[in-house]
Amino acid sequence: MAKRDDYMASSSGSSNGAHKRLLQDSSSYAQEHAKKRVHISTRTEYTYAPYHDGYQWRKYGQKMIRGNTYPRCYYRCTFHQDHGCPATKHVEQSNSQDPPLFRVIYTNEHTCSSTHVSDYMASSIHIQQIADASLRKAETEIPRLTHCVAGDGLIKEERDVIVSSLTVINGCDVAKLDVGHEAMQENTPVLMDRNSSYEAVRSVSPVQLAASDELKMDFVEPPESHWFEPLDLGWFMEYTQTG
DNA sequence: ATGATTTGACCGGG
DNA sequence: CCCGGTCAAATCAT
Repeated sequence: MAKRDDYMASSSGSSNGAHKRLLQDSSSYAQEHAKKRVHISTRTEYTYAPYHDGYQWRKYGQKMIRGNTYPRCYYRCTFHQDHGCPATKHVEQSNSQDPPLFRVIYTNEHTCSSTHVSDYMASSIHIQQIADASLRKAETEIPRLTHCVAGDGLIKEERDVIVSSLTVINGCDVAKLDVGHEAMQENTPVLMDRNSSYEAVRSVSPVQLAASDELKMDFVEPPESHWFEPLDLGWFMEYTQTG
């Protein structure tokens, strides 16, 4: 990958002069409501998987916030233009743990109900993340085993076994679902590879916690044992029972 | 070719 | 004027 600073340094100068503000008529939903002092619904969540919440988001900005260690990323609903969906969210890493915890601030509800993926898809995404996390943990903690016994093919096979096992445990057997099959195949999540962004690779846990304003930086993390027993499914079952 | 991301510039509130 | 939020051209990814 080319260094971004290099090409930005050579290309940023030309376009700036022609920068014009043409959007007076399409000022943002949130801003308009803020002026009118209409209540804007926001909610904050802490999660290890900030990029897989069942909706499709499009990033439109990133900013370092004063006092923060990590940048804040700005997303809006992919269907903001098509359907005028006002939903947005901000994502920022809130600690340096492994895996890192993210704070997600949601603003406005989705009006594009058709874009929410099915419960099956949400579960499927989580399950595959869990499988990947388990294998990564296994690789780092018992490298001898994965090096000597398993080639890439076997790793993939192992992952498939984990996925199918979790799917059954979660009651998400495809055969039982009343979901359009073609749509499901189109949207089948792809296994994250080494090209994925840092955040996407690291955000692997299904643990999702609603956060009150008081929590903020004093958030208490889940027991570490969740991360040191990669193939112990007890924690996952516990999660699915409550979710 | 098309859609998504990156990133410096721009805007407006405090 | 500072800073958070947003824009949009350039660039990347598929």
